[in-house]
Amino acid sequence: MVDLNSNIDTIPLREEDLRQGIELLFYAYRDFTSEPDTILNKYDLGRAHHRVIYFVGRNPGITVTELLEILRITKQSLSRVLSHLLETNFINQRADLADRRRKQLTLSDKGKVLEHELTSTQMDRFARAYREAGAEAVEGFRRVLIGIVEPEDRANVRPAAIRAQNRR
Amino acid sequence: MVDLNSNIDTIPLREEDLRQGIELLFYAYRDFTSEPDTILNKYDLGRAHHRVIYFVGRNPGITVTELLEILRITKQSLSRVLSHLLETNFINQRADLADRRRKQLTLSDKGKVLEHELTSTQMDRFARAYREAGAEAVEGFRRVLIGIVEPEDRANVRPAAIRAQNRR
DNA sequence: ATAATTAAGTCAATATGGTTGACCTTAATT
DNA sequence: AATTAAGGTCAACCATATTGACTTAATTAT
Repeated sequence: MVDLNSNIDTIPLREEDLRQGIELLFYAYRDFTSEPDTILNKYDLGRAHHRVIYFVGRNPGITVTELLEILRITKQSLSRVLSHLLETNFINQRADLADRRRKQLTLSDKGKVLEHELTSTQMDRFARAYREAGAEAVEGFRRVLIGIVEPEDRANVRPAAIRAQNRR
Repeated sequence: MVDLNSNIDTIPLREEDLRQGIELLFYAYRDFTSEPDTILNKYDLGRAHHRVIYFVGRNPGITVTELLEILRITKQSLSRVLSHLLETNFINQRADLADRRRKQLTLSDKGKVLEHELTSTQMDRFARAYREAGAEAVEGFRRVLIGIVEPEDRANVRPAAIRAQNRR
C-alpha cells in the first residue's frame, strides 16, 4: 500500500462523516417508526405498546424484569402499557413454574396477528434496503451498528439461535 | 459463480436477518441518545431541545418551516422548545432580508458550546464504531441506512458540500 | 424458622413532548 | 385588493416517561 492515508485507521475520521452517521440514525429511526405508528393508531395503541408487543413476540416467555432491561424504562411506565395489553388480550401471562413470582409473557393469537402487521412493514423496509445495498453492505451495517450499541447489550442482537443457547 | 444462491438477490431474505436489523436500530438509537440525555438534564433541557440545537447548528440560517420538515412535528410543538431556546439565548434569530416573514435561526456562541458538548459524545461513539468496523463496513452502513430513509429525505443525508449546492 | 431479597404490582404526583383546533399578524405574491 | 405563506399563540388534551413510597407473595440465605 503506497498511500498510507487510505487506511481508515490512520486518517482521522472527519467530523462530516460522523455527523452523517448521526443524521442517518435520526432519519432512519424517524421513518422506520412512522408506518407502525399509523397502524397502531387504528387500534388505539401507541409506540410503547409496539415495543412491548415486539419484544414479547421475539422472546416468548420473557418476564417483566427482562423486558424492563431491554426497554430501559421504569416498572411504572411499563405497567400502564402492559396492563392494557393484558386487558385487551394481546398478551397472555402465566406463572413460571420454577419461580412462581415470575410471570412469563407471551403473545396471544390476536397479539401475533398484530405483531405481524406491525413488524412486516418494518421488515419490508429492511428487505428493500438490504436488497438494494447488497450482502456486503448489510454485513457492514451490522458491524457498525453493533459498535454503536453498548457492549453489555450486544449479545441481544446476535442471531436468535445463539441467544437461545445463552438463555438461563 | 457456481452457487447461484450465494447471490443476495436470489436468496430470500430470512426473517431472522430482518428482525436483527430492526433490533439493531432500536438498541443503537436507545444507546446513542442516552449520553446526551444525561447532559441535557444538567441544563434543564430535553431531547427535543437537542434535536433543535443539532439541526440549527448543522444548518445555520434554517427557517422554522424547514426545521419542521426535518423534525416532522407540529409548529406548536416546536414552538415551546424553540421559544425556550431563544429566551435562554442558545439560539438567535434574524429576519431573512429577502423575505422578512422568514426568520433565520442560528446558534449563539453559548449554543455552539452546548451543541458541541452534546454532539461530541455521539461523534465519539460513531468514531469508535467506524474505526472498529473499518472503512468498507462504514460504506455498507451508509448504503443500508440510506435505503431505510424515505426517498424524499435521502438528499438531506448527503455530505454537506453537496447539500449546500442544492440550497435555494 | 426467621430474615432478607427479589419479582411484580400499585398509588400518587409530576414532567416532557407530542397532538388538534382556532385564531392572529405580517409580508409576499397574484 | 385579495389571497397565500410564514410565523406565532392560546387552550385543551394525550401519551409516555419520571420519582418516591409502599404492598404482596415467593424464593433464598442465615
